[in-house]
Amino acid sequence: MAQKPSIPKGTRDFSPSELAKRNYIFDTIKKQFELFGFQPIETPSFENSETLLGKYGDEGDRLIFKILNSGDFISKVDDVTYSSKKSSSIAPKITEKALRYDLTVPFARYVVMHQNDLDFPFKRYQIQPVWRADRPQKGRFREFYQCDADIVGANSLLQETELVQLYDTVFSELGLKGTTIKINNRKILSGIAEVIGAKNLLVEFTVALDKLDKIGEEKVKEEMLSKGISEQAIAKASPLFSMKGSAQDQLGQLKTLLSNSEVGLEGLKELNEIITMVDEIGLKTATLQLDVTLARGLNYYTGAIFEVAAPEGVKMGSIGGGGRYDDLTGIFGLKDISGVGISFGLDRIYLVLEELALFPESIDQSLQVLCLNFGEKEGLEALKLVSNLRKHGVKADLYPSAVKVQKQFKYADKRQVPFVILLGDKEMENGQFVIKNMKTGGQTILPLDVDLMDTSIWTF
RNA sequence: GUGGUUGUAGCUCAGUUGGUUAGAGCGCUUGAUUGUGGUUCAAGAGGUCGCCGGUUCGAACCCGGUCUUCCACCCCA
Repeated sequence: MAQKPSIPKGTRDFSPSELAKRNYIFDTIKKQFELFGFQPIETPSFENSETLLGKYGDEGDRLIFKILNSGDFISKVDDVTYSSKKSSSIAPKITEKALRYDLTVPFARYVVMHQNDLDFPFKRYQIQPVWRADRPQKGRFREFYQCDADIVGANSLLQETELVQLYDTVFSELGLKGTTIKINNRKILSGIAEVIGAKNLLVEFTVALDKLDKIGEEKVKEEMLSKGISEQAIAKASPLFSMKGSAQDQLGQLKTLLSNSEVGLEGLKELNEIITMVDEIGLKTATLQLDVTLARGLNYYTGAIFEVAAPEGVKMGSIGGGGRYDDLTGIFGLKDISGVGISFGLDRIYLVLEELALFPESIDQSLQVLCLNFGEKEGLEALKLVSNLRKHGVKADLYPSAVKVQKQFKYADKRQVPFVILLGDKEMENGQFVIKNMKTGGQTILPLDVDLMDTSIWTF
């Protein structure tokens, strides 16, 4: 019995037209990555569980897709564990592999494994799908692409500056004007936690603070209280809730707040340097904005933190994010290697470009010339023409069978082919062919030996 | 993982307190038009009403479950 076909929740098929648009984004990003000196690598779609687990927090672990072992895996679970019926105890015994959750951790693993072959500083880019067992929503899928660029083995803040520039360049190239690159520094957040006496609750503090623009000051304070942060601590941190104005103003305010925190002041200094450098270089269409509430969930960040927001008016989660992580490779045994990187969320960028109608019009043009088929002899002659066009880099095709001309024209129309060539027996006798412009409806007769690359024959 | 929402023709959607044969627009096929598409006209094809079960004389409609969609949380690109 035929079953109704379906695909898993949170996954998608891509049509030729969708893929053309996706590839346009990929190509733009890739081009800039390479212009900025990054080299591509790829890693397997699945890793050993131990490589991934514990790197993204408890919440992250829950969202990792685990792969069931092969063979008779149940029989290898001891009776006590099995009868406990606890997924958390049984899972490690029946799954040893998991699907890639992001590109950063596999990259860290890659750097450690290949440390002797790499030339540091190593700049790599990676464009591959990742998988998360999340509940799908708008702009949230279970399978989606990340486009990452990271630099390892370079401590200079020039890297951060360059990455801001990279964001700006890519979004400008895509015609997406008015993006906001938010920047913060983990050390500032640590400093604040230290100053207010909530050093051991740093993660809780930042996670709550991160929600400020979404749920408001009151709710944030409530959440902090419920997480065990004292009233006095929250009161001390209160200048954060109303921090406004230019980057320099904010930096000034923070300087007062953090005057007793060494880490905090260091974070301020870093932030100031980056902002000054970006200022000096200038951005094309993006705005760099200091946002002290920007935290980001991943706790491996230690320095700068980035997040990119779509232009105002577009309802979409962040379309990119990144930051500096001083000790990511430390987990895998390689100390004192600093990394900094950014990520582009391909699928969300797609949705934003679609919403703002920013894809180039010609992107759907999969075929530039279609040659109609009038029979065996004529078809062969037409194929010669088509071959000649292809040789010159023109996307050309011959309709495969000599069906009714009307049907062939309809096909050309649907494929949005701008030019149609007619080569029937009449034309063959005279050594000519007819070329028709599908947009204007005009057509003209040309000799078969005309120079097809002479652009003047394509304008009528 | 929590709470809600959605599913009817290829697509977008109607469908009366549960009652004969489930509709529209667009699209598709064919013809008007044996060498001219995008316009027009005519005809036609296409649906286990997401799936499983229950209530009922009778279910697209009511109830339960399940899958899917979208949304708010959690978290995140």
